[in-house]
Amino acid sequence: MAEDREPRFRRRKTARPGEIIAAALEVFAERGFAAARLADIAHRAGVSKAALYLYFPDKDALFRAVVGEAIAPNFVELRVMARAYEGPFAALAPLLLERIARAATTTRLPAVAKMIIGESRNFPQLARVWHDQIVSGAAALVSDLIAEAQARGEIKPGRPRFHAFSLIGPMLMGLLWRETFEPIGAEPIDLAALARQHAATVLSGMLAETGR
Amino acid sequence: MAEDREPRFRRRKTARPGEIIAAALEVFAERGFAAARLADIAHRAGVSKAALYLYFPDKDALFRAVVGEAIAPNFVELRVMARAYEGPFAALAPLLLERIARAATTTRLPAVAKMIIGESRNFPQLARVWHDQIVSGAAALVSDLIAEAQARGEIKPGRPRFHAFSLIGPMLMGLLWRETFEPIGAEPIDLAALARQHAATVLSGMLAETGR
Amino acid sequence: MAEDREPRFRRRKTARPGEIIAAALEVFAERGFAAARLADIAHRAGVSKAALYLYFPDKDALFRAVVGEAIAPNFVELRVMARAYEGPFAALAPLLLERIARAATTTRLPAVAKMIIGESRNFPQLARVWHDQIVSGAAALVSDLIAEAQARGEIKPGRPRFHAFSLIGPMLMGLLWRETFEPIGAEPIDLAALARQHAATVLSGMLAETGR
Amino acid sequence: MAEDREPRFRRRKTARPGEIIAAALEVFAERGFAAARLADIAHRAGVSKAALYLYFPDKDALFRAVVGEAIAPNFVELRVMARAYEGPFAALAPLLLERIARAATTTRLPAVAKMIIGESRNFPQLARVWHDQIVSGAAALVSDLIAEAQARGEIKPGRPRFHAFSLIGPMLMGLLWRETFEPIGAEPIDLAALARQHAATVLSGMLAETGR
DNA sequence: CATGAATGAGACTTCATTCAT
DNA sequence: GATGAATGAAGTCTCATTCAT
Repeated sequence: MAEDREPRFRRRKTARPGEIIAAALEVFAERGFAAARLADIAHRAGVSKAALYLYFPDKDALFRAVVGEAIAPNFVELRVMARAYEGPFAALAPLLLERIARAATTTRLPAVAKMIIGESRNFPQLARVWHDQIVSGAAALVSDLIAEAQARGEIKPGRPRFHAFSLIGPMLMGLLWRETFEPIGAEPIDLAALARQHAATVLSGMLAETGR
Repeated sequence: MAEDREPRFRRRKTARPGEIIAAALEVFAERGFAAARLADIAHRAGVSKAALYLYFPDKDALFRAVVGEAIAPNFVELRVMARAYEGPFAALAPLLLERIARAATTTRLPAVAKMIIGESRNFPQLARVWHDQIVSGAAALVSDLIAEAQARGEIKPGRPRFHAFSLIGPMLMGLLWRETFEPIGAEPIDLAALARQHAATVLSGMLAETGR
Repeated sequence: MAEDREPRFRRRKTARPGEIIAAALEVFAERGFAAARLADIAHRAGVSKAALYLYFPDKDALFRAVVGEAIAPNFVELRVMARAYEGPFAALAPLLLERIARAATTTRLPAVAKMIIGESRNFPQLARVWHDQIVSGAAALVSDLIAEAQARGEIKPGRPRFHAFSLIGPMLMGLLWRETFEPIGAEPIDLAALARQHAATVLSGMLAETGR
Repeated sequence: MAEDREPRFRRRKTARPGEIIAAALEVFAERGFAAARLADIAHRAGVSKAALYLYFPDKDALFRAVVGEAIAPNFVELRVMARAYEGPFAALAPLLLERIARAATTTRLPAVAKMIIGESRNFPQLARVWHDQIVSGAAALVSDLIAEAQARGEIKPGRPRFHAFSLIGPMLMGLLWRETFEPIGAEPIDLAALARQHAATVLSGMLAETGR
């Protein structure tokens, strides 16, 4: 998605928008939209402030580009993986959660999630894009997987959407915890371990077998 | 919160800080810290910009006051409720989740959660206060309840902290969903229903009895 | 000049304007007119800001009152002393300089001089009052004393006004030095000693007798 | 200082700081630090308020720059001149005083002196710089010249520092008089004439030969 | 293509001054 | 007479955005 600058002059200018987006992602993630300064972004990208305007008409557009470029790929990948899977839900769920845990560590997913949550009110159109293209897609994907598992008799009845929340919510919480409290010195969360334990819990329940 | 009509011209100073905090909560929740304008807060509180400075030394202090005043009470209440409870964890858990669902509807808890998540990087000291006084307290409370239930043999082994994430995470996700996507027209989430279904799921698991 | 409040209610209110002027003198002397805050003055005088307006219509008037009240008396006294003197100029001059040195130590004369110098451009009418009522009076007094001494043959020819500068200038310089540089730790000036040495110098000259 | 016409629109950045400092000197000299408005300075320099911040981080820094740039050169020149001089003190003194008189007419020295005096309390670090780099240097220079003359037997005993006050004080007084009272219509002082008469007076004394 | 320089608009904050009590 | 409370006006400073080069 960075292959959109025509290379008429053969420099490495092609990389510029990507570098700017990467820099902007960092700054927006650190400060939020309003508090982020274009000067910082330009400095971090190694270009002048004015150069930003060669690629993006204004700050809003840059923010939109950041959110779009930085995240969508993750979900595309997720979808492909999930759809390619053949096998019982009980085996897929741990894989899904572990994938989220890995994405949280290797990508800026947590930072972007924070940005979406924090700035959605100031960027309704952005929240809409996100909802329509990413979140509702992901939610629908998981819900569908669950509904299909229900149809196969693997999973108890219940609204698939809520089941999706039961499955994903703890990972989201872990990832926001990491983003919010670890920078101030709070004890870190081992997201991979959380993924493993939660997968077991959400599939089989917390209650001990005793009373059953 | 605003159930008083102005006597004539000036009001009694006692109510002012509360009115200002209420107005500030709304504006900060809508725009985030940096994008919030003191002029808006003042206007919404029915006072001049300068009047804000009679009660709070600067914008930071006002933000801190908002977070502190608006939320802590909820958690105090929660703790009292949980500690007073006598009975099996399987009965307490639904009560807890339902309480969170209710708080999410009747208070500004979701808005404040969003603010904390969005502004923590710019207000490390605020994040610290939140962590130390509210979040880690709440997390410890739930973890302790779970650990005690494990000691009684009611709950399976596993790290109590992760079990707490399994329990609470979906509610947090639902509450952020409401705050983030409902304003743009996404389908609403029935948090009370989510609380009920998730309580059942997290206690007994999603897997159908079949395969056991 | 402080006897202008009618004492209809017999409290010690009569002292108020004087207390305010004293407080204002300190604050104006420390900060200059523009940087002085009425809040500080009120606080130092032990009254509310609003109370200031019971005695002075605005900040300008208070400043004028400070300058008028605080200084004029010194000069009146000086004039009386000088005019009462009978004897040669060579004996009067040391007395005059020593009197200035003492006033610089026991009164806020240096501070007020600094204020006049610093704020005259912003208060032309004040500079005018000062010039007309105080400075030109004092200058004329000294000039006259010198002219009379010249008429008696005690002092060399030369413009009396310039002789007055030769006589007074070093004391002014010493007093401004004290006000300006001693607060930052510069070596202090012994004004009394300066007065003695300068009196001798200005009367008999710096040159050694050798070449005469 | 402004001998360049704008080429078309933007100017060459090199000249800007100097133009701004010149404008700031005027405004600070007229109003004092606190009462000076950045808007006035910007307007007088022919730039926007924001442009000021391209060259100086804040108002304080601009003030410091003004004081530093506007004055130090004068003293450097003075020192060179005095040190280069070979000859009796009785011949040097009139040259020194005349030089001060000329500087008072051709430079903004009096205005800056007024600023230093008026704002030293609010800018202790500025007063310190001034004292350490300019004033104490100049005072030491004159004191040293005097001490050397004393060693050669040209000048009477007495503390050189006080002799320096006797020498310089009247010129300072004249220069402050000009700055303070001439704007309001007081009779002007002829500083060159003052320099001449005072040189004679301070060297040979005011007393007529009669009584000796 | 790229940028240094510049700015208009607007934000936070301060403070002299007023007013109902 | 006195004040706590309030505010309008203004000032400093910031920053997204533009433009000539």
